[in-house]
Amino acid sequence: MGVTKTEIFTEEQNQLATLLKALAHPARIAILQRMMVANTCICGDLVGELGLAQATISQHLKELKNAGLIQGTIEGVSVCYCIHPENWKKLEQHLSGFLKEFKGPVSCC
Amino acid sequence: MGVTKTEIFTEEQNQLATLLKALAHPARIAILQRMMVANTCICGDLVGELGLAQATISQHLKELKNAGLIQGTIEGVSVCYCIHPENWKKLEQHLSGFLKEFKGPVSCC
DNA sequence: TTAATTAATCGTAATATTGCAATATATAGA
DNA sequence: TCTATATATTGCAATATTACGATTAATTAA
Repeated sequence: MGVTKTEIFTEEQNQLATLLKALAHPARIAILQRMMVANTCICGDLVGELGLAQATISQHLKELKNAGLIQGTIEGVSVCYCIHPENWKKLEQHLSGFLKEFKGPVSCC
Repeated sequence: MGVTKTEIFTEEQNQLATLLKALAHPARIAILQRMMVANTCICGDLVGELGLAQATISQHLKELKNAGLIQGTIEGVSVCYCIHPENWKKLEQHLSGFLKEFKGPVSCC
């Protein structure tokens, strides 16, 4: 199949899974780190700095954008990308909310 | 292709991506939430509570176990699963370290 | 207008993931 | 031992993901 049965899960579970999936690739992590560390917009320097083809990076950027994690602005002939601040904050909250549900080790295992 | 070029990324980026991939499915999120909320071991009640076949759930449990996120103990005829406390803590640190690299909105976008 | 530059999209090949039925394995109890 | 119960594994079909070359679209500069 290869198709996830989203209908049997809550909206929240599906949303979190979608966000995590967008993050779950080393290239996309590398792209996001670069944007965060640079603390400025990244305009095209990604190609050549990561060892991936232009089409591949464009595809990863699209996925990050679809997930709402980054935003892009056309800057002349190139495009500037940076973290989407509000959504990044939401991601942090959503994720930490999920991780914090764990209340410490249990007795039985 | 469908194969990730792990060799061009850092060990850290690959590790984080692997962990996130293990989390990035609504069924696995649901399983983990159940374990966290129950705050006790889950022994087989998962099948039937989620709307997935036994084989499918077993597969998801295996993935979570491979990622080190849960641990299982044989309890007679059934198996008890719970969150792996140390690794869960590591995940929290790893993830929050990553998310905190973002230093707030930039001027250019 | 034309040429150069940059990024997006298309098409495709290779591989991975999801889900399940069927089967195998392992343990407890009769 | 035999049976029932619980979980793991196998094999398979459908779909998704990753990567890239080729092409297209959009903008700037000449």
